[in-house]
Amino acid sequence: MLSGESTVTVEIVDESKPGLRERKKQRTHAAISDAAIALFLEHGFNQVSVARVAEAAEVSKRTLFAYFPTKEDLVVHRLADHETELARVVRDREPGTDPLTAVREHFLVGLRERDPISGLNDHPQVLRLTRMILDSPSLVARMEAFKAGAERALAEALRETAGTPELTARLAAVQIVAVQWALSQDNAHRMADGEPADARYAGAAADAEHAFALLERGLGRLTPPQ
Amino acid sequence: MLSGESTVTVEIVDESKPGLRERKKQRTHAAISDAAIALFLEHGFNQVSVARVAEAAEVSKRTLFAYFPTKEDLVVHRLADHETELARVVRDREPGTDPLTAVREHFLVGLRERDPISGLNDHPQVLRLTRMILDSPSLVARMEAFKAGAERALAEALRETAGTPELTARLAAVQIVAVQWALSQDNAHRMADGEPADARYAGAAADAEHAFALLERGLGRLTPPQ
DNA sequence: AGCATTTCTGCACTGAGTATACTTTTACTC
DNA sequence: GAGTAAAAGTATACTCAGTGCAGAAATGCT
Repeated sequence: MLSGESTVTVEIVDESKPGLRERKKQRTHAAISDAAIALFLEHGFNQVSVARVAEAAEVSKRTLFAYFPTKEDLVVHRLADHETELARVVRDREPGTDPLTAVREHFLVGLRERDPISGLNDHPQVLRLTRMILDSPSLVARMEAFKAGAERALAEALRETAGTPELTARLAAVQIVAVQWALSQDNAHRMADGEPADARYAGAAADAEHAFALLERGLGRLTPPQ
Repeated sequence: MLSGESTVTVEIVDESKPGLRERKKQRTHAAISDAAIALFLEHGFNQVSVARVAEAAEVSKRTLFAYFPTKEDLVVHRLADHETELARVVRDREPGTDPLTAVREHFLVGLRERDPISGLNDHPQVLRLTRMILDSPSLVARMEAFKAGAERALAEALRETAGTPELTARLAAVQIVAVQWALSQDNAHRMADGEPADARYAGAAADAEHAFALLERGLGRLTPPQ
């Protein structure tokens, strides 16, 4: 606290070679999270109290809340990275590539690789987690908050890297996020209903192409010419 | 309205000549809601406990929860109608009109009439309510749930009245809802920041036109040709 | 008026999250 | 390597949202 100059140094050192304190924190964090996921998967999110999670992780309830601000965070913190994923994809795209193209290609790669975030993954573990989330309203609500965060981040990326005007960037962002989310949701629901990922792949890819074409070329006339 | 006599009659009778029990229920419902809004506006949503609302409404806490399933519902039940508003607009559109056109015209009318739902209303009461909602995360989260409901209803309306295929209907619905919501949000935030509605009207209308054009004709290339 | 049904109430409870005051652990300095 | 400040963890007790239950009151029907 004395030398204000060393403050930065301390943090850098902490990150490059984590001290005992830091390592312990990470272990505790993981222990709590693991205990929570295990219990939630076994008994259901609403059927397990945070007190029980704390007990299983051999930590006081107060400490648990020092690591995770809410019960929902015990689950969704694992998805935190994905909140800025679309923004990252747009920023890191090949020069000259259109942002929408970059996002489409990224999503298609996700499908091909059965990335859980694309919804097209039927590994039992992933499936159980998906079902658990879809079954708990508070977790679903929390996912919506994620969407909002993703929208904000993507809008900023569009403004900064494509020079898209403020309003257009916001509008494009909400549309892109909404569409991609709808695609993932659809896949996830199908997996939860027992459809195998490999059997669904072709359809999922076709749907994605269709969805992105709609984004690019617009809804046009929704009523078929009579 | 039409005369759907037999089965419907019972409900119609109940509504046309409400008995004492029914009238009392409505009065209690209103009393609780009014007390809640008044207290929330004065002290803030999070600063007022449901127990205090129940006390002000001269009702037991248990009864309060019989009328409103959650604390948030004390506020958002007033918006319940708007959840299906877009779906209604699509269903009730002039024959031959494109759904998207109907929605655009409806939104523009909302702006012109300073409909609170369009965000373009700076009446002190509306403004205070808006600020209160925007200031309480749990209420904002609840509004997101509304969006989800609106999406579902709109998708169904598109499928049923425009023959839009399942997936396209869902995708169109999420895009339309997301865009309209973004427009409303933007207006509401400007009002909350003190911008007068009349001064904002022209800009809001232009933004809406731009947004719906984007919806209709697509995002195309977001990067300006270099 | 008498009786069944609905509604309301009081009370005690669970469970999430917070405040406080305290102990332990870690990191750093001399 | 002992001393010490800061960080992390704990125990306890609290607030508040929401529920379960058993009984009291109001209402509608005959």
